[in-house]
Amino acid sequence: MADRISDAEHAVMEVLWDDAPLTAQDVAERVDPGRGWSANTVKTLLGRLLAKNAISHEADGRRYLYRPLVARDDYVSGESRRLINRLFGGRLTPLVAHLAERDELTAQDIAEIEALLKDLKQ
Amino acid sequence: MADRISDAEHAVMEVLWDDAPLTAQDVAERVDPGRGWSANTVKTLLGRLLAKNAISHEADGRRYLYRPLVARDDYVSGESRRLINRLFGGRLTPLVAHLAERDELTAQDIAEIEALLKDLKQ
DNA sequence: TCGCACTGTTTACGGCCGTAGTCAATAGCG
DNA sequence: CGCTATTGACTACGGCCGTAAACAGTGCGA
Repeated sequence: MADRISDAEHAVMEVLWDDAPLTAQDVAERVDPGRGWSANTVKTLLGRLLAKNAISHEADGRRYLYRPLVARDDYVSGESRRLINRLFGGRLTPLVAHLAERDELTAQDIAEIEALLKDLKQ
Repeated sequence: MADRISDAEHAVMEVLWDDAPLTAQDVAERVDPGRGWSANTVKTLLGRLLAKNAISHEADGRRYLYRPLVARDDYVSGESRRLINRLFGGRLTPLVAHLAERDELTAQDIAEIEALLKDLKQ
């Protein structure tokens, strides 16, 4: 079922995860302006997301209201897993180690994650 | 310059990161058998990677020897950054928190990362 | 020396993606 | 009641991707 969501489609999903249901026009207005999309482009993407069963729509007079079917958390988990499996043998530690080695972690990041993990252990 | 490396191309890169330089035949033999690729497919992918400047080749008599131009670490960093930026506001902590919330971290993961972070702080 | 086997190059082709124009229906305005 | 503005559906099109067959050059064995 749930086909893969493309990059452009993901931008539309973010809008609907933030607030739903919305009309196509609402989505077009709220989608990242950096993309510079025409309203038609957004409508096409909504159509493709419908076909992929990533969103649903219900009639509201002459227009439709769109809402997400896949939860953001599920999408995020899927994408994260995919990356971690593909590049780090499925384990999180090597990812953290990699970023650390490349100095991509700030002292604040480290402190935050430590606190988080401590919490996890109770 | 460095164009985006596709998924299938990445499988070829992994072979060359593991050992280089290699002939096209070597690559075809070592690439993940799960893909079930014909030798021709591998040759096409090598050609595309050349066009993208992700690998180089040097003549070796009748054939070429291929070797990576982009370092695995650079590729891995780029992909990781892309995901973290796209889904977690550019910060690693929310990614860890997300996986933790979804019970995707084992006790071992947690211990490993804690040890890693402790080390980082001296 | 001749043909074959091997290697790289070119071409193919359906599918998804990004981007958007065109078409058809229709509801509300004048 | 007829026209226009809105809205969704259909069509388009070039590009990348996955997958691979067809083709062409050439060194080696017979």
